[in-house]
Amino acid sequence: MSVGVEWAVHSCLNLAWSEPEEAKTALALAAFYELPAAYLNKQLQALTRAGILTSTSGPRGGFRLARHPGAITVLDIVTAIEGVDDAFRCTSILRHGPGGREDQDYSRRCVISQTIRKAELVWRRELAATTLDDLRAAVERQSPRTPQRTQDWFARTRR
Amino acid sequence: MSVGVEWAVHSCLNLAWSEPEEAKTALALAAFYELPAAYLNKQLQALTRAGILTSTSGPRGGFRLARHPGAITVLDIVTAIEGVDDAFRCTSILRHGPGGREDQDYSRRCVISQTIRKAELVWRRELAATTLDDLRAAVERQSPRTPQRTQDWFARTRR
DNA sequence: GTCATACTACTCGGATAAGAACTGTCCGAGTGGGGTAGG
DNA sequence: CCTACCCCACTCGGACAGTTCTTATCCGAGTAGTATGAC
Repeated sequence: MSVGVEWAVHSCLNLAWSEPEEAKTALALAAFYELPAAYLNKQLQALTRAGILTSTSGPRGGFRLARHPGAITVLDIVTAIEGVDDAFRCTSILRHGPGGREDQDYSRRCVISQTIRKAELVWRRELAATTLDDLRAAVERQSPRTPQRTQDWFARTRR
Repeated sequence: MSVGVEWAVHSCLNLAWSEPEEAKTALALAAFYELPAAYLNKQLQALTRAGILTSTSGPRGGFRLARHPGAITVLDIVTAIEGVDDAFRCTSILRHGPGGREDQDYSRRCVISQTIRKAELVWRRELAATTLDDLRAAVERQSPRTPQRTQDWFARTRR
């Protein structure tokens, strides 16, 4: 899995702690964790294409959450960066085995494919069960001062 | 995930259907699904290093299951090919954020890391719940003639 | 006929390349705001 | 003083390299079986 996933979730969380109408630039979001700005920008673009963020160009532009933090799951972010394809690719090798038929869809029928795809399903379900709001609440339980500190940092940095 | 995982599980299943003391060569296992033999050999080497298979060189050599099919899980095979590392790498970017401490282990403390690693845990647990014996039983329920057909094919091919 | 020996074919194992994906960088298109000049 | 226009700095977006991982291939080390010859 790309490191971009980690960056993306952290950045989305930072966006969740700011005023919804105030956009944050890729440069500011990258500086927060000392990340390469141009590359983080690439990840934010992917999030924008996926409809998780909205972007505006020009002065006072940047990225904002496209919807309420409670409506954005960790799975949304992961699939935005990694793509929607399963990690396991069933190439239907049973087709080329003895007694295999070319016209059969072995990715559905193959027991091995079923097993691994079921595992990916529970993985997906687990990630879909956590929203940005859940993450925010969990962080605030652990470090209550994080929201304020984050807002202060961005306020200081913008000038 | 590598395609090698798919090849490895299918090949292990074929080994489970043969006499335990009879070794199968990488060439034969590859020919069964028309796979590139040298590359499949590489995957079988990984399974051998992981202690899932045993290998013997020379004439009448090849690969055999190192233990009973009921004692080999799908997770064993996946980690043998893919490595034991998690797919998600927490690089502890919180360390470089404001208020971050260099000496803290954020991969344990970070809520985001916890969430994604928990998802990987259930994925792992799911794969660990299925053994080669389970797969064999499931296939035989679906296509009862598969074991016989597989054995016949290898018997015909060896000469 | 039996045994020891050398040879040969076979198989794994790791070293070696080609290709793809991830990681990282750079510059151009478009935008909004502010400055400036005219009324 | 107010307004309209123009210029400029700012930001995203996609095009462009460097590096690592996946995919694929090849040849050498070691082994077991077999043929051969001596006893």
